[in-house]
Amino acid sequence: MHNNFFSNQGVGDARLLTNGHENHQGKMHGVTGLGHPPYSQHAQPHHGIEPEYQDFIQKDDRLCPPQMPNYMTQLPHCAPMLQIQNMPGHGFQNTTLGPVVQRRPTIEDLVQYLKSTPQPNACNTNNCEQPLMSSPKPSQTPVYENQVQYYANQVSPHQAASPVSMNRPTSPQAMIYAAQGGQVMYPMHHYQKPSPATISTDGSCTSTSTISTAGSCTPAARTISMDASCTSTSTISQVPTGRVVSDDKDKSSMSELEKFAQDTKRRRLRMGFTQENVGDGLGALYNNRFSQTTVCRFEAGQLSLANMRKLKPIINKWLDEVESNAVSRAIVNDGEKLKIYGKRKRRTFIQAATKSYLESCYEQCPHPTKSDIERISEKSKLEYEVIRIWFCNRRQKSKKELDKCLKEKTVAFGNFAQPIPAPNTGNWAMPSMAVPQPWLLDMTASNHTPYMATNNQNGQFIQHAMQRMPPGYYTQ
DNA sequence: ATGCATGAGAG
DNA sequence: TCTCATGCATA
Repeated sequence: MHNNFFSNQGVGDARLLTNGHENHQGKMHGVTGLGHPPYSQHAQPHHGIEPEYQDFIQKDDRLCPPQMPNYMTQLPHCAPMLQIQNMPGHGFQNTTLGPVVQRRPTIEDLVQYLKSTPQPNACNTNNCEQPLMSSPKPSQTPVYENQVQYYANQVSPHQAASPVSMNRPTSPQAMIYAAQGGQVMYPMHHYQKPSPATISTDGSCTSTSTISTAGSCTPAARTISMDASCTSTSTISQVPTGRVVSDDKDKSSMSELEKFAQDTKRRRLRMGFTQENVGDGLGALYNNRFSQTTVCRFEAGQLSLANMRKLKPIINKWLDEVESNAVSRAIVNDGEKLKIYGKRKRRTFIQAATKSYLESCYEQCPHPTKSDIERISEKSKLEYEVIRIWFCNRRQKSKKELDKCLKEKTVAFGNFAQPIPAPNTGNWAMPSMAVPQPWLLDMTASNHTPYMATNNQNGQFIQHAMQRMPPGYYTQ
């Protein structure tokens, strides 16, 4: 919607982050008008929310004014994300409008950012290395796909090692910073050496390492290299099973995978096979059956990167086989007998109205607590488990959207090492910044005082929220 | 093609 | 408990 989504311009105005969000019904909801005074006590109507849910939302509005980013403020259990310390020269600063309330960026934020900002493709040098800059400066450097991806993997507070995200390479702040175009540099020990298997030696990228030492700057600092063409074409000789960590396996970039996926479809159709046939065929030949769903998602590039990488060699092998062997081609359907039918809960039909309500809840808080789910369950007249699963699936959907977005927007992938989260020390250590994660807090607990926004200076505001954090949440 | 559901693995 | 890979059922 706007290119300054995460830019300095307008930062500090948290409202920018919520305007214009469109739900899946195509209706606008939760739009917070810029004309309203900050932290108004008046509940705003929620357009796009069905009448039966209006009072519920409005009631929550009293606790969490709509001017705040709505998904963290409109429910009392969603405590505000506070900006404790600004990133030097960047990030989010206070304005005269009142305390800055910064929420932790979600996958949706990243998606929106990536959609709103064209990212240049760039490999400035022949050896896939970026020049090291002496100080972090915003520039037109591309988003580092694997950093964003890495962040995406870190989004769940339940997956994080600590409930506090420090301002370090993997923090949301660093991600946004990178997304803004800043060169993100970290101490050497933040990088793992790429394993030999990850080194690409294709013609366009002669470098044997994707991490380079920069001579002109602090020796300890290194920069991430990137190059769209610097992707390995190695394939897996062995069919992987189970989870695949994107390491030592197929290193195809998203664009390569997408190309292969489209190719798969072409090859399949040329032989007159259905997606089901492919799945069955994998079962027949390799005792490794997949459903039509999975084949479909593969062809559409709707699986996770790791998942795509995992399936690529298997499917490739099968295609090669059936293309060259009439006998193999003939036994495709034998794989069908490998189908496993278990007793399965009848699929719940969720009404459109309820869905839009759930969407609004998700927008407010993607990780509802137990009591949240109970509440939502009660309100929506759906089982607890149905709600829980719905949120799980919704999160998965978001991740897929992010993957898709990254696929379109970013450059080289996977050929450089992942940042290691800790320790964050040394010359290039990022300043620490405590970032409460609102959905960790169960503000519906009996001993909590309902969150009330204030117009005071941020000190009071922050303290108010900080008091809610368990000991050890804040470090300096 | 996609929504709800399952189960394995990890924290 | 969550995520992730996966699939039945259905739009």
